[in-house]
Amino acid sequence: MAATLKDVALRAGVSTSAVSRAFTDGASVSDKMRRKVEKAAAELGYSPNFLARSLTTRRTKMIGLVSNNFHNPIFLEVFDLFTRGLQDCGLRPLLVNLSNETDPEHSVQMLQQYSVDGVIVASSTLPPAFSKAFRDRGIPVVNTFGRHASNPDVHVVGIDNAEAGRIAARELIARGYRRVGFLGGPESATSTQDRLLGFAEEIARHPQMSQSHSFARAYSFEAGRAEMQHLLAQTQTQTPAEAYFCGDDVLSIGALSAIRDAGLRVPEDIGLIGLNDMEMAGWENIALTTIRQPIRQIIASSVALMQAMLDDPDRYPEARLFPCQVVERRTLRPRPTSP
Amino acid sequence: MAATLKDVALRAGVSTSAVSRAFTDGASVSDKMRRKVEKAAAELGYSPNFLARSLTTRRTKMIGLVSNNFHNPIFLEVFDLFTRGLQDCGLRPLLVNLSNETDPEHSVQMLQQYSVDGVIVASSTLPPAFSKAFRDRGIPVVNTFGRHASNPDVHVVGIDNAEAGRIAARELIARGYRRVGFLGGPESATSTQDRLLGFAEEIARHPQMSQSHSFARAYSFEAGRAEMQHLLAQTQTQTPAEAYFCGDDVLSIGALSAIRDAGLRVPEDIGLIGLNDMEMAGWENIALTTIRQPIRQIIASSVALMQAMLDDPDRYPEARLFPCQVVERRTLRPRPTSP
DNA sequence: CACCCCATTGCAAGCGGTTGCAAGAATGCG
DNA sequence: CGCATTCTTGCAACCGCTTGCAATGGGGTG
Repeated sequence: MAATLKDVALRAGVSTSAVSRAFTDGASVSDKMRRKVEKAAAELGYSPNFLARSLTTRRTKMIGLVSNNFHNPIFLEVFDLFTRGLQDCGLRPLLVNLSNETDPEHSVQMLQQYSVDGVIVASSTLPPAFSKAFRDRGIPVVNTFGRHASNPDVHVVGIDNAEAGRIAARELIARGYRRVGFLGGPESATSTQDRLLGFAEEIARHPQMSQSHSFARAYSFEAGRAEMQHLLAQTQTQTPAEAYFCGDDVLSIGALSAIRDAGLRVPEDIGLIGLNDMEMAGWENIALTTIRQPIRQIIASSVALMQAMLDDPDRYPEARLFPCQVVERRTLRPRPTSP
Repeated sequence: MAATLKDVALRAGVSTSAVSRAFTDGASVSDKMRRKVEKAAAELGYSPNFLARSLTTRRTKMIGLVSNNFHNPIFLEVFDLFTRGLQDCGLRPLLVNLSNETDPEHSVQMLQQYSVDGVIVASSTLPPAFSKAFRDRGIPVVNTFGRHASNPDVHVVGIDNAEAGRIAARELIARGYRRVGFLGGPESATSTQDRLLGFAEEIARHPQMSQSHSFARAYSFEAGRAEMQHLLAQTQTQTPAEAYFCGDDVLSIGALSAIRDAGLRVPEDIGLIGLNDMEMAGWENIALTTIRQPIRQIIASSVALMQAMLDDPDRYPEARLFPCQVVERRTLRPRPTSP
C-alpha cells in the first residue's frame, strides 16, 4: 500500500538506515544523502510510520486525555485548549470518555496498551486513585483540576479549592448575608469536598452566620436547576438561604433558571455566586457574579508539566495551584457602603 | 519494563506463537494452553502491545476525530456521543483540533502516519476537499455534518441543510412575517450555504416576502451577538427584518442577547428561529423556537457507517440524511388562528 | 606522501507482535 | 487396532523502522 522505508531505500539506491536517518533530525547524514533520499521519498509519497518508529524509540507522542465531564460547557474550552496545546508540542491526544465507564481500570490498561507517553486526567470527579493507577504503571500523569493534598504521588494542576470556598464565603459575609447555602456538585468530587470545606470553615468563624449544604448530582445545568427547584420546594419546612455559593457556574446558571421560574428575583430575593467564569456567565441576561478560575493558565501549565515529565518521568510530583479572583456582576447584592 | 510476549512464553514454557494465539480470539488454541498462558500472563501483569500488533495486523483501531468547532456547546455533546460510540465498538478516537491550523494537509499526513483505521470529520465548516484528501489516501472517511451534494466521493451523515432552510422559511411565512432575515454562520461553511439556499429559494417563491442575508464570523454566541448588534445598529439606514432564521442555536441565543440588550422584545419586536435544539434552547429564559437536528441519530449512524467501512473500505459512498422537525417554543409569534 | 581522525554509511539485530506452514498430537471411523 | 482427519503447536519470516557497531572514504596535518 503506502510506500515504506525499504521502497525509498531501493529507489534512492541507499540503505534503509540512510533513509531512516534522513528522516530523523539530528542524525548523522550528509546533505547530499538527505537530498537524494528526500527526492526518492517525494516521488513515492513516502512518510514514516510513527507507530513502527515508536516500537524502537519507545515514544509514541500520544497522550491519553481522560475526562468524564461532557456536560459542562467549560469543558469544551478545556478540550480546545488541551488539544491545541498538545498539538503545538507535537503531541496527539487520545481522548477517553469515562462518563459511564463501569471500570476505570479498563481504561488504564487500554491506554497502556496503546503505549501513550503520558496521561492527562482532566476531572475533579474521578477518584484520585485513578490518576495514581497510571503512575503505578510507570506512565507520567497530570491530574488537572485534581486535589493536591490527597494525592502527593501525582502531579496536580488547578486551583486551591478550599481557598475558593473561603473566598466565596468572605464575599457573602462582606455583603451582609446571614443565612447562606452551599450548592455543590457531586459529593464524591474532590473539588466539591474541598470547596465545601473552605466555605464551611470560613462561615463557621462568624457566629452570626448560618449555613446549609446540598449537592447536585452532576456538574451540569440540569442538575443545578433540579437541585435549586428542590431547595425552593422545601421552603415550607425550612427557611431558604439568602444566598448560595454554587460549586460551578453551570450549577449557578441552572439554579438561576429555577429561581426565575419560581417567580423570584436575583439578587433581590436570592443571591448567587458561582465558580469558573465561563463565557456565558458574562451574558447580559445572566450576569453572574463568580469566582474566576484561570483555565488557560491551568491548561498551559498542565501541558508544560506533561512535556517536562516526558523528559524526566521521575520528576518529583508537584501541585501547581493558580489563584482565583472574584468577578463581580449582578447576582449578589452590593457590598454595604462603608458608613 | 512491561512484560512482553516472550517473557510470558518463557514463563509458561511455550512458544511465543502460542501466547499470541491465546490473546487472539478465534485463534486455534486448546483450553489447556490458554489457561496456562493466562496464568503466566497474570503473574507477569502482561497485556499485549496494540501498536506492535497493529504492525502486522494493519489495524490500529484508532479513528481520527477531526473538528474545528470548539465554541459551539452542541459540540461537547457531539464529542461525548462520538467518543462513547467509538469506545463501544472498541475504537479509539485520536482527537484533532483544526481550529487555527494553517495547513489541514498537515493533519491528513499526521493521521496517516499514525495509521488510523479511519477518520471522522465532524464539521460543516471545513472544506469538502479536506475530507476527500483522506479518501484519496485510502483512509475511510465519514464527513459528519457535511454536504452530500458537493462530495459524491465521501460518506456524509447529517441533515439536508437546504431542506432545513426551507422549513425555516415556511415556518416564518406561516406566521405571517413579511420581512425576514437569514443570519447564518461563516459564509464559507457548506451548511451555511445550503441553509441559505433553501431558505432564500422558499422565500422567493412568495412575492409578498422580502429577505436580507447576513453572516456571523463563526458558529459561536459571541459571533451571533455581534452580528445582531450590527444589524440593529443599521436601523437608521435600513429597515430591520421582523424575524430571523439563525443558522444555529448558538447564533440565535447570541442574537437574543443582543436584541434584549437593545431593549427590544422577542418575539413581540423581533422573531427568531434557530437550528439544532441544543439543551440550552429549552431553558425557561431562552425558550427558543428552533429546528431540531437529530444529533444522536446522526452520530450513531456515523459510527455505524465507520464500522461498516472498516470491513469494506471500498464501500460505495452514501449520504445519510436525517429529517428535522420544528420545536416550537416562544421566540416566534403564534401562527394566525384560522378564521 | 603517509598517517590519523572523523563524518558518513551499511550491516544486522532488534522493537513486540502475527501468521503461513508443516509437524506432531488427538480424535473418529470402520 | 489401523488409518484418515482435524486440532494444536512451534518454527521462522516478517510488519516498518531504529540504532550500535564496524567499515569506508575523504580531508587535514606533518
